[in-house]
Amino acid sequence: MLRQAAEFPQRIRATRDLILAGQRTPGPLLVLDGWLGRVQLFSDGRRQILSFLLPGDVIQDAGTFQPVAPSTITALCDAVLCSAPAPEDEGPREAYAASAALDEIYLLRQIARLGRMSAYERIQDWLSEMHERLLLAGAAGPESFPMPLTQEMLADALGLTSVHVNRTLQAMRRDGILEWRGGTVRLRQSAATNGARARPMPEAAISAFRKALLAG
Amino acid sequence: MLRQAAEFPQRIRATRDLILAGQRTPGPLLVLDGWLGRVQLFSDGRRQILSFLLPGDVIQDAGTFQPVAPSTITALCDAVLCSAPAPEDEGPREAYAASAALDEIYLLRQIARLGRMSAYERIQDWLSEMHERLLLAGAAGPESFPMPLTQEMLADALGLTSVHVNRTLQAMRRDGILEWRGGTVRLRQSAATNGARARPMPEAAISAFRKALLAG
DNA sequence: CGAGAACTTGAGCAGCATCAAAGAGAGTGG
DNA sequence: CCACTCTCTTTGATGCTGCTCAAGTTCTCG
Repeated sequence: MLRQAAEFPQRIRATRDLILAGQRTPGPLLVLDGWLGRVQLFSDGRRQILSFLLPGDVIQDAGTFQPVAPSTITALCDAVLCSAPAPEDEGPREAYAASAALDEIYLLRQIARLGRMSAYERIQDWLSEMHERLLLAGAAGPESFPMPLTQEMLADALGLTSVHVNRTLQAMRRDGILEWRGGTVRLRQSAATNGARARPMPEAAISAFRKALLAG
Repeated sequence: MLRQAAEFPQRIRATRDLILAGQRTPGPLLVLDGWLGRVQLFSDGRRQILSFLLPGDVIQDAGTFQPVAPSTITALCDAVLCSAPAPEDEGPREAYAASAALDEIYLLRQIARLGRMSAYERIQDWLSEMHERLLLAGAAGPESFPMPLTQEMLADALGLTSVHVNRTLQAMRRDGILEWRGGTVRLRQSAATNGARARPMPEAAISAFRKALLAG
């Protein structure tokens, strides 16, 4: 089914909105390539990226009930999507539930990150998460992964300014735990580094689904 | 069905954990009284309250799929729960989906709050949200609402220190927009105050469900 | 080669944290 | 009814983290 759906890819250019908050939601979509973000705009210009949608992620909006989209979804770089099979069918239903469960975990992690981590920790933790997720989707190597975002987007996701993100990245490079050149990131886990988190991750149970979904 | 389930209330005392992250989830629960919080603890003692569970809220964990709880749930004050009807039944299914949709909206709002609002704005916005939610649940008056939390809990939810929460609350009192005495809050919406947010709220479509759920 | 976007750098400041200690309630037991 | 204790709130002094403003510098791409 997935292979069939992928026959009709839909392209979207960077900075374009895919879905506007408050609009009726379209059917479920699958991200084939590129990164999108759920975004909240403030009337004074502030912007918060709420979560990321990476290749392999499904856009479904909460249990397929959602009458309207709870947030705007923007393409953070050029991206390719296709429509995903209807959740009514028996097979995919479990997959959708698993995907929703994962999404929730990432939202909770984002809250803990913004609420209780320093800038340095936020960037580290966020890069780790992106790497994990891309690995699950088969879109990253074990040592490095693609990073199509600008430092300003990173700032909008992590509740910082781009200036401070820049300085913090430099500190990480100086500490020898980060390389970021030409859209590719290599992050070393400085062992002592991440003692702060005690993360609940039912990933083992769930990753199987993601892989199946992506096999197509 | 709800009335029947409520025949067997389960009490839990403040500071006790109801569910531990990583544990198997029990069946869905309904909060009858008291406030609970989904909590993330850091190994160095930092704590982040990820979200709140108020009277009328359902604890179901993401589309009823979740194999294990994604976060610890703690009673923030003495609380009363009962088990909720199984989501397999045809009637409640839609109600569960609506509840999950609402939960997601509150998580997204919490992210925007932590990422891009000042301490003053966070407290204002959070108090507004609690008032709205309690109104939906019929657990608040139009002008004021009960607030059983300490300033330190508020700090843990909003990514601040209790000292700074205290000072900010005093500023709000000085500005005449807040009264908080004896566990009751009265918040004046200083019109100019909330221009910053452009919130997506499919509440109209959803509140009906909450009311129905609570009628019992 | 020019122009825009992205990244860097510096100086100065503000918001919020930290540390420490002093009130103010609220419940308990004598 | 009054210590007593515990938790919660309040206050002060001080300093770090991250923001603001402003100006380069490098990169990308047509």
